[in-house]
Amino acid sequence: MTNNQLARYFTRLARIMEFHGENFFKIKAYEAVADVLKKSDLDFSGMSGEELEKIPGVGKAISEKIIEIYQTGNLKTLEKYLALYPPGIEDLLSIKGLGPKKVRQLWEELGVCTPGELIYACEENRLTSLKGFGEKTQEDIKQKAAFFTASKGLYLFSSILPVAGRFVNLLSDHDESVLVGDLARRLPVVKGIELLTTLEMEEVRLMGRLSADEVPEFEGIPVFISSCNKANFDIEQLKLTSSELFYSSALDSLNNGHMTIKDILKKFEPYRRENSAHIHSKGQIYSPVAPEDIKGVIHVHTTYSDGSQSLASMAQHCIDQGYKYLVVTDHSQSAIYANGLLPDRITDQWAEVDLLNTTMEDFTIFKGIESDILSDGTLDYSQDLLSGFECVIASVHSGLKMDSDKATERLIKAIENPFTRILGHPTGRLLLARSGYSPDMEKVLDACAANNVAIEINSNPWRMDLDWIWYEKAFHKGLYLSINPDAHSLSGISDIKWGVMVAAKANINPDCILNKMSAAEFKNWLQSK
DNA sequence: GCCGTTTTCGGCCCGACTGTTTTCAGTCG
Repeated sequence: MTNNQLARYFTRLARIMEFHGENFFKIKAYEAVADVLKKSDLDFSGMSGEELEKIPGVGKAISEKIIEIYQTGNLKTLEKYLALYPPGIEDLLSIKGLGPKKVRQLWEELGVCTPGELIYACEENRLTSLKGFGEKTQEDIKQKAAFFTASKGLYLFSSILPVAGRFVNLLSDHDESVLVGDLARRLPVVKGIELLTTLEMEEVRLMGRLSADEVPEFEGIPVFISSCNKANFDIEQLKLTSSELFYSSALDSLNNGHMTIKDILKKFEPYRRENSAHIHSKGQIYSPVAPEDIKGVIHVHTTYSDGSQSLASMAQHCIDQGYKYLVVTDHSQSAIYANGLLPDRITDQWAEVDLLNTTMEDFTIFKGIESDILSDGTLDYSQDLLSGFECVIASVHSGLKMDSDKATERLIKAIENPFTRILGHPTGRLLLARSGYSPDMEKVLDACAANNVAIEINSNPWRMDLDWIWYEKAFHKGLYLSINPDAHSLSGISDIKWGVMVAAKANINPDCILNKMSAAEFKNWLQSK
């Protein structure tokens, strides 16, 4: 069980207890501990109650619950609360924009128990009859409920890839089995494990230890199996791992005799089977950026704001991992929920950075900040204070309900701020949770190019913001792309690998990856503006 | 439910935003 999975019990417990109307601070305690568990790098399995109680936010009651979860895979308190309400209530509560009060109203006054019923009730215009609900609220809820329904049964790429690896290992003696579909293409959200095989369905079931459901499962993840004979294996593989565009271009090339199918499969890895242009053009095909190319860790949070680790231990971990520099970017003052830095605490952090920099050999910490982009596009500190940072990442965190024009204007204003060096997670999306907003990316990238601002490839699996499709455009506009972990813990730093994997989808020169630079080169770049 | 202590109780983050109101409730980050 991962710490995230462990934390989820407490998040769910907090949510259903809030709906039940339990004591506010009890709920806060569960929410707080979920946050601690998620960000922790410790392995809690097998810890004694005494050891667990040393963790901040964990007392006697919660330590017992953690042990219960590990021992039984269950949490009785959670089951008790869930049993009081229709099963769909939990789904309703996890729809963004719907809190406990509204869900209770919908349930008690309209009898709505599931997201599907909710969408229907919106279409019937029934929400507007409730006190406190208007047309805008109804439309907003309808959209978010639809997003929730569409996301249900989908998984993050990062959570499925390790499972798929274990599954394929079980079939490893049979090289006529291969992963296909969205997972093979490294799309950030996938429907499960997709397999192409020359084996019989029953053989796969047996060897892969699959459940006997209609859609079989491996470790709880749905497995979609396509079978074919050996003669068709290559062409089927190409078809099931390519975008429509790539596949039709590949067929053209095959028909023209320009390439054989073996050539195509060899030359284009599944994650590169996206753009038709590459097959046709005589232009350069770049080798993908590799994990070991990344020299610096940019965009990291510490205990100064909402990270779980001190600046010193984050730096030490980067050193241990072979990185050469770190750009610490805690939250800015508006992010009160995340303990954002007030001016006096910035001074404290700078002093610590200076001190640490004198003690570490061949490693540099740069003074950065993740400054909120406020609704009007200004950054979160005075220009005077901003000028003291070596690297300002500007990101949006709130006010994401904006039309495209306003969002574009807001981002461009932030990009034009003379102290902005990197634009962080531009859409603000959280995969499977909220869609974020839709600025005109073409214009945003142009503004970055005009202002010597790099663009972030946010590698947090929940964000993966921007979509890979924009990397190539950014590259051709001459931008630097920065593969950033947005880490809040030691293990969060390893999220860089997801960014690297997705960046490889685009045909870009790895030299445009900002943190491929050495510390000295990076420092020069910072000072180039 | 946790934590710190003026140590076994009392306090616990709060401002912005939105859409609904006509002064505020709900939700979010």
